[in-house]
Amino acid sequence: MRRSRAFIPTTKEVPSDATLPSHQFLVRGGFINQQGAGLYNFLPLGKIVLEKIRTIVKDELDKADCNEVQLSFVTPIGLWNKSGRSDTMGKEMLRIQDRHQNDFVLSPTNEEAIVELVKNRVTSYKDLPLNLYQINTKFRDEARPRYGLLRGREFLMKDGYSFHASKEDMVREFDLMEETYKKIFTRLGLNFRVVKADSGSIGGDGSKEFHVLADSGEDTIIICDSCEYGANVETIQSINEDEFNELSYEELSKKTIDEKCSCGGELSFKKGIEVGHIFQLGNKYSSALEANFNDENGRAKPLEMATYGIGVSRLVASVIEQNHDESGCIWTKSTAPYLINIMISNIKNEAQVSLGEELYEKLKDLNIEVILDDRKERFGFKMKDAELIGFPYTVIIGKELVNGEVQIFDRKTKNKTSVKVDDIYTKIMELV
RNA sequence: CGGGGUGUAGCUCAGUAUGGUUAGAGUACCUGGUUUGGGACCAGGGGGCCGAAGGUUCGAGUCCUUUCACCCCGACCA
Repeated sequence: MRRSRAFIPTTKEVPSDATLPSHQFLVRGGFINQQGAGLYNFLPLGKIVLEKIRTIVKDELDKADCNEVQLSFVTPIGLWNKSGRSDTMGKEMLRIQDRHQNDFVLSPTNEEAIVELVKNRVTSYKDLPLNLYQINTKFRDEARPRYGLLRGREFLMKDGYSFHASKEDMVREFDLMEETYKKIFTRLGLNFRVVKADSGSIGGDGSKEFHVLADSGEDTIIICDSCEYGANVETIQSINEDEFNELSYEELSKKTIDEKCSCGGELSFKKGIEVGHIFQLGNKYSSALEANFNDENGRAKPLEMATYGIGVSRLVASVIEQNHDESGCIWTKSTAPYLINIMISNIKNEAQVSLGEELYEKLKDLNIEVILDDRKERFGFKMKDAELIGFPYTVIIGKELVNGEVQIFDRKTKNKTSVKVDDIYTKIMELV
């Protein structure tokens, strides 16, 4: 992409209604803009990041034999009456009427719909196990949407559902999904923890949350410094939750818990953003909606189920909450909208232009995600812009070209490395 | 859903206590020129039903009523 042809409306001014770094930088960098309370448009850069995350999620799920589907976003109210959630979820479900005054709901989640889908289609133990998922828009009419993409009303979420002939097999799949989620968040380049969550009436290890560690996280979690143990403070009855909610991130990090972890390590508190949740459902919905299968003896049993969620649009903001500085976004390699930004320092300098164009064409041919900053702007303006947006690397073609050199600017470290013009390609190939 | 606050240029905001020329600034944008390694400078220019509706008045951004929207704190939640 040529920057001169791109729609990337960046601004120097901070939008008045944005309080978190991710919200401010995503708006200032031209990734998103607000359409209404909890409603966001994704502009070209935001859309690219969203799609990159979606692709990684899909790739890992498909490798684990999950089947992608797409359920209708608008659902008849009858679906929700059967499970009782039209009452229990209350006003969080946005209800609409069609021209015949029939009531509908914009899907906040899809347990009912997915059970209706497999009911009477999955009828034998031979059809099991089965794991279906979708990456689709959800709508939850939050009492108070806030924090930009972290708590919108309309958001992109991956929701998955697995069906099994036995609890043992459901637990096996649950564990597989935990491993799959770890692969996903690792590929995204995130520092995260898996924690025990409040599993409500199910109990046991029936519910686990995946938290991206970040100052602005809404949840307080306890983690061990030497093993993988983690828990949401909501699950620990001896902890005074209110006390920890008032502490800053730094104060919280220093505070350790009196008891040691069972592995002997130190336990400490961190703030986390919940980006994933896996939950053993059992037969709650399959019983309510009478979704049965026949076992080896020909007896009808309700399907054993588990459900799995990943907040895809929330992840866009989470990457920035965890990776930013005073200048703007610092995307991880796998989430960056473009990996290489080629900056022509002075567009009136023919030598700079021709080298920039040549490099741009060559990298495009190699399928490297590259953008060429060919705008008629000054050096400082383009640098600030590149830092705000957060391209991992910017190749600066500028005043050192007369000495046969260009610089490679590393967004994360802000270091500039001089490279001989002849060595640019090999150097870039080392980076990507 | 309780409490608080804000709606004026694309954006950030003055102006409203005490009604009175043609509604302002910065920034962004357009034109010309000078610049070209950290959001540069000079000159000129365009851009507004002052959130909406009703009312009071000779006259309303400003006063009254109604309404809508958005933000913050709390409760709730991926």
